[in-house]
Amino acid sequence: MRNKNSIIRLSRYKNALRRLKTMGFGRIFSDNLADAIGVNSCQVRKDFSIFGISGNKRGGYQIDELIEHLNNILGKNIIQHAIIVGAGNIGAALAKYEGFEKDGIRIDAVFEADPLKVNPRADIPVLAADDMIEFIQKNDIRIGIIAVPESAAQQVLDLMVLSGVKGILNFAPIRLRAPRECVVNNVNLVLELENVIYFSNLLEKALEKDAQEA
Amino acid sequence: MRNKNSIIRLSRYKNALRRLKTMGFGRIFSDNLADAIGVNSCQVRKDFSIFGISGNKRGGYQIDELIEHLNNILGKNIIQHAIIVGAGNIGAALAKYEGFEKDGIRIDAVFEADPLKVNPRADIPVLAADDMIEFIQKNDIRIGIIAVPESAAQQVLDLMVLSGVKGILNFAPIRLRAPRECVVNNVNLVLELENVIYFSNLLEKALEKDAQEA
DNA sequence: ACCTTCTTGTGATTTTTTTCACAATAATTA
DNA sequence: TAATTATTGTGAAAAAAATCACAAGAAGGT
Ligand SMILES: NC(=O)c1ccc[n+]([C@@H]2O[C@H](COP(=O)([O-])OP(=O)(O)OC[C@H]3O[C@@H](n4cnc5c(N)ncnc54)[C@H](O)[C@@H]3O)[C@@H](O)[C@H]2O)c1
Ligand SMILES: NC(=O)c1ccc[n+]([C@@H]2O[C@H](COP(=O)([O-])OP(=O)(O)OC[C@H]3O[C@@H](n4cnc5c(N)ncnc54)[C@H](O)[C@@H]3O)[C@@H](O)[C@H]2O)c1
Repeated sequence: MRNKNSIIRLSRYKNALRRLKTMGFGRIFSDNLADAIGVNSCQVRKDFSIFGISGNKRGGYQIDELIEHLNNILGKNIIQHAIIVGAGNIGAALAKYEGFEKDGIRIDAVFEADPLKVNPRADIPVLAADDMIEFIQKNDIRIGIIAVPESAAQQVLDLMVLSGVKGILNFAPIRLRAPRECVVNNVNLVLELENVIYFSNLLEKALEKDAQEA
Repeated sequence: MRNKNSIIRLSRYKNALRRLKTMGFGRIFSDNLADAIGVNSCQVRKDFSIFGISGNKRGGYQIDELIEHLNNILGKNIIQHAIIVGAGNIGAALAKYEGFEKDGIRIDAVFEADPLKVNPRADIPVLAADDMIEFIQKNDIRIGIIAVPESAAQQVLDLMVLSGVKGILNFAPIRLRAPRECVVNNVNLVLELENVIYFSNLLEKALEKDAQEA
């Protein structure tokens, strides 16, 4: 698919714009915005161009309009409902995170296999894993977050898909198989750290070499 | 930089290989490995080619050799030491995660500004934020994980860099400025979810259209 | 020993993404 | 009102990434 990377940048722009807005800006130019998320200004303009967002020549972009427009594109003009499966370390941390709600994503419930962890009275209710299918169907949930051990992840995905979930964010460090009609995005924190390790080593070597040559 | 994406795939290969090994495989072909991480087989061979990894024509790759080789490239032949800053929801979840240790990454300590959360006796000690600089320097820590609120993140980064940290994984949803000699990798979970939302909406629309046309 | 089959390794090609570069035009100044 | 300046919007160019395609070589069969 074309322009896959643009989408993630649109979210970044939106983020930065909100911050810029609270800082008192009302309008913004492509180069400020570029700077805020660490790309160059024609990237910003190109991204906007692709999605039909336009500004004013010499006047930049109206922040409010821009955020509105971005939310529309990203499907965030309405609140998105999601569930988490697995009330362990990461699942519980995500459930407590207020950043999702701020961004129009509501976590409606957490599902957990261990009866000791079930707690329907919690702020975000922790329900029995067996009730997941029904809950998804009744509440028309489209988005699921997988925070169970590797060994249970595929099974959870299958149940989610069966119940009608269309998009999944998976924290288990394993590739899950999903049918074509369900999007899966993987977050693998070990991988992210390994990446940091590799590039910091590489950089260090490069800088040492530079120093020798100078 | 060239071949940036290859690196993250190398980590994925390593992951998959470990799994394949526990499943009893001793050798592996490029297409199995490709399948395991969801790319196509020439991508695997190309990645290996770039980093000088070679196998046997018609014999595939020896898994043990391959893992060893990948660890060398990724700088994972020795244990990597890291710290976490911020013992909140996400920081605490990361500290408890055993996946890092399994992958040769040791979390030596967590640093926290709130005295009530400090606990030097914990499995992974939670120390006072003020002791961070000294700890990093004494223990020659190169890798840091930022799990503090947005408002404190830049300051924490600056202190880390000052103390000698060369690579940072940042969970705060904000772009941090770092000097050239320090690598920063951002994990933004809201962004990841928004991406899922966007693409699942897109896919649904596309499928509806297909259905109408058919 | 020779043929067949399978799989690697990589140059060539294609596709995707990013960056350049500049015409178009709106705001500002003189 | 005309000249100047700043900024957008986008085709063209460059760079990066993924895929193709096939020669070369090993393993196994006959
Ligand atoms: N904790 C982290 O920081 C971290 C980091 C990266 C990746 N991960 C990954 O996230 C996943 C969860 O990690 P964790 O540390 O939270 O583990 P955890 O063991 O603390 O939590 C997993 C939870 O899932 C529950 N569970 C198991 N099977 C279930 C099922 N079928 N339905 C519902 N609930 C079920 C368990 O009872 C448990 O409460 C793992 O795959 C792990 O590799 C975790
Ligand atoms: N919890 C999540 O699931 C989640 C998800 C995505 C992103 N994040 C991001 O991760 C960061 C932490 O989130 P959280 O939910 O864990 O928040 P939290 O408030 O639970 O934890 C933050 C911790 O950092 C500590 N702290 C503050 N300033 C500090 C400093 N200068 N030095 C050391 N410690 C300091 C606080 O005392 C607190 O314990 C935030 O930036 C958040 O946006 C969290």
